Order: sequence, then C-alpha cells, then structure tokens
Amino acid sequence: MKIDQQLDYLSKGCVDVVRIADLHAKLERATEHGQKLVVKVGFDPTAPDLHLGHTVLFRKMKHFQDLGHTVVFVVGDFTALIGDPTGRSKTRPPLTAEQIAENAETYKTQVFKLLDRDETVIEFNSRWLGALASEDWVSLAARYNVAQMLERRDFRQRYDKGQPIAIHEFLYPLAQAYDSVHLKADVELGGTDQLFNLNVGRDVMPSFELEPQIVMTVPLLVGLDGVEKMAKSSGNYVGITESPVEMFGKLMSISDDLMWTYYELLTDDSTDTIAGLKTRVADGSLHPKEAKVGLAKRVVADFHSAADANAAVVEFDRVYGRGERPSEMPEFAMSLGDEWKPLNRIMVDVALASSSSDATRKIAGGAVSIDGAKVADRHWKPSPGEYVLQVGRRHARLVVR
RNA sequence: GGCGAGGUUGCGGAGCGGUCAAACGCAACAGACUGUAAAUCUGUCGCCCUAGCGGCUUCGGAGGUUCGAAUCCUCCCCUCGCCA
Repeated sequence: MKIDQQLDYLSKGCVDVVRIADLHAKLERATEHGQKLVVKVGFDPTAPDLHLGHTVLFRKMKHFQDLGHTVVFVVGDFTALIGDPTGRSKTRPPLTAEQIAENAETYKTQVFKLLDRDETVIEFNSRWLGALASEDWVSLAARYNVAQMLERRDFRQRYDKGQPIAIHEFLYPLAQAYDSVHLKADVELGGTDQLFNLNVGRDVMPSFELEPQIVMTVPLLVGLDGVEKMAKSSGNYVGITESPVEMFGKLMSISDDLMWTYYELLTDDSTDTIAGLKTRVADGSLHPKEAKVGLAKRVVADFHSAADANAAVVEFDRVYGRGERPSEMPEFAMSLGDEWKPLNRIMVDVALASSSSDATRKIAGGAVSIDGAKVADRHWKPSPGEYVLQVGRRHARLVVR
C-alpha cells in the first residue's frame, strides 16, 4: 500500500492527528527499514460495559495492525490509583487487584474479536510506574509546568472558578506520558477527550531524547437515536455481546443519515469505498436499505460470524419483511392451577408491558394480539396450550399447562 | 456572609384554594404509511382492580390552616443568579 493510502486508511474517522506530516515521515521510515511502529493505547481497568462505541478505538488499533504495526494495549492499573480527572469530578472507588485482573480479562476477550491476539502486546503500567523511585517522579514532574497543565480545559475552568485541583491530579497526565516514554511509543491513540493527556506524552518525550509520539483521537460514536453519544445509560447502544439477531435489528433501525457515520467508524472500508456507496444511494442505483443491510451484516460478522450474520438477515427478513413469527422468542410458562390472572397481568409477567395499566392501554389501543389475532378483551382466559403473545412487533411465547 | 429566584408526573415548562393525575412541547410507547429509515397522520403516556361519574399514591421534606391544598402559613433541605 502506498504511503498516502496508508495515511488515508489510518486517519479515517479520526478527529485529531498531531501531526499528519510526522505520521507520514514515520510511516515512510518504517516502510523503508521494515520496522514496525509501536502504537500505544491505554485503558482504565474500570468495569467495561463494552458497546459499539468502544469499538471505534479498537478498530483504529486494528487498522494499525492491518498495516503490520505493533499495538500495545496498556491496562492503566497504576494510573487508576490516581483516577483520570477528565470530565466529571466523581471520585472513583479504588479497584482491587482481582477486579483489575478480571476487568482486563473481559477487555481482552472483547477486544480480540477485532484485534489479532498474537500481534497485540498487553502491558500493565504498574510494572514500570510502580518501579519508579521518588527521585524519578521528581524528575518527571520537572519536565512539565503549571502553565502547560492549565491549558487543559477542565483544569483551567476549575482554576478560574477557584475550585480545588489536587496536586496528584497533575500526575495523571504525566504518568500516562511516562507510559509512552517507557514503551517508546510512535503513536498513541485515544478518544477525543484524551487529546490533552496524549499531547503531554508528546511534549515530554523529547526531554527523554525520544521522538514525540503521533497523537490520534477518534470521536465518540453517536447512539442509535442519532442524537446522544452511545451509552448504556441512554439505552441507545448496541452491546457487543448481544445476539446476532438483536444486533442486526438494532442496526437496521438507525436512520439513513447515521448509517454513513457508522460505515466510517465501524467498518474497515476506505473513505473512497464509502463515498462510492453514498453516490450509488444518492443516484438510486443502490437502495439505502441494502446499504444498511450490508453495514449491519458486517458488524454482526465482526462480533459473531459470517454465518450468524446471514442467519440474522434471513430472520430479520422473515419477521419484519414478511411479518412472520421469529424463530426464537422469550418463553414463559404458567399453570392454570395458579391464581387467575387477567391478560394485562400476564403481559407484565411476560415483559410485554411495564405495568398492568400500561398493558391495559396497549390492549385498548389495539396493539395486542394472540396467535396473530387482535385481542380487545383484557380478561382473555387461556386454556392449556401454547400461545404467541404480541405487542406490536414484539413477541413472547406463553406456555399454559 | 448579604440580597434575589426557584424546586411540579423521563426532560422542558404551565398551574397559584375546589371541576388537577395536573395545560403545552419534547422524548417514549402503540397504530397507519414504509425499507423496523426519514417525514407525516392517529391514539396513549402515575399505580391498582371484578373498569366505575371506582380506589390509591404523586407536585423538594416535615408539620399546620381549611369541608377541600401543587396552590395559603411555619420550619427544614437543596439548586441557581447577583453582591461581598
């Protein structure tokens, strides 16, 4: 691949690249001498609830791996003691060594769905940060100054408002920078919120007689609603351990506009390829739905398998295209011997309604059907057998004995 | 520390003694249309039941005045502006 193509591939979707010319030079040199770049990415060992948003960064790591570079996955077990002051001022509860190990393990299993296990180096920064002597910390701290620290937005704001900034908070960026020094990083990747921290590494490295690392940031992924950033708490996320069918369905529900962002951040397609698809959709030669199916299949295949993705397409088509029943639905059993339950209560049990009042409304609104036939009576009495309860397109199977 | 504004159903925001489960907008949910897209239109949007001009719990918290309070009084808690 030509250097320019490499640059294009590596910087696709990135918000910041500091600096692109330096990256160009490094790539050139690496190619010439057959060397690999050391690409470093740090992770807080907090409980990972991974969703597609996190994979944007993983994928960027993969891109470097695709071009033969070495990716170092740094678990910030030492820096976690400080707690990154970025963003909210919430103090994080300290993690035990077991928790850290466990979280790191979870990360790994998820991350290796995208990354090549054999080509990824995993490090814990306590290994070198924990070994620093007091003199080393003094020396490290001497390489940066307060004015530089205050360039960071949240430090600046707090300082201006007279809110406290604990001294140890300044150590976080420095420790992270030292990671880069220790690893002799060529590139450090992170989210846009990490820009300052990454730049500190860049600033400090020359004083250790190292070439400053290239800093690259990837954006936050917008959630399914197309508005808020993807977050579990907003309910607009796709968890990477979700089933193929769920994942596929969620991706099919995004807007056409959002699809392009997802193409950019969740696939390895080149910017040219994506631009091509966009043109074809615009001129009508490619149906937007097909473009979306393509996207959804790719994502499902990444976290499951191609076969799972194909099965998800078939299933999706059956349920939403032809309105047939899904092959799998949550199943619930009830026994007629139990206390009598009206339909609205059953719906709550079957998780098709949040309360019996809600269920009643849905029945009154004509949204509920049993075995495909609309029900208007909330006192529907089941007799032994198997039923498919439905609220809109949501299904549940009820087994009565 | 001083002065001022305010805390209402997911959010925003009306209401200022009864007819208030509380206007309106957004979000959400369901229906129509469709490509589970967008846009649009319709309905719903506290909880409970044997479903009724039904019962119960809500308007920061605790008391009180009233036949009756989200609305009035007292105390408390919290938030936000401005001045020190």
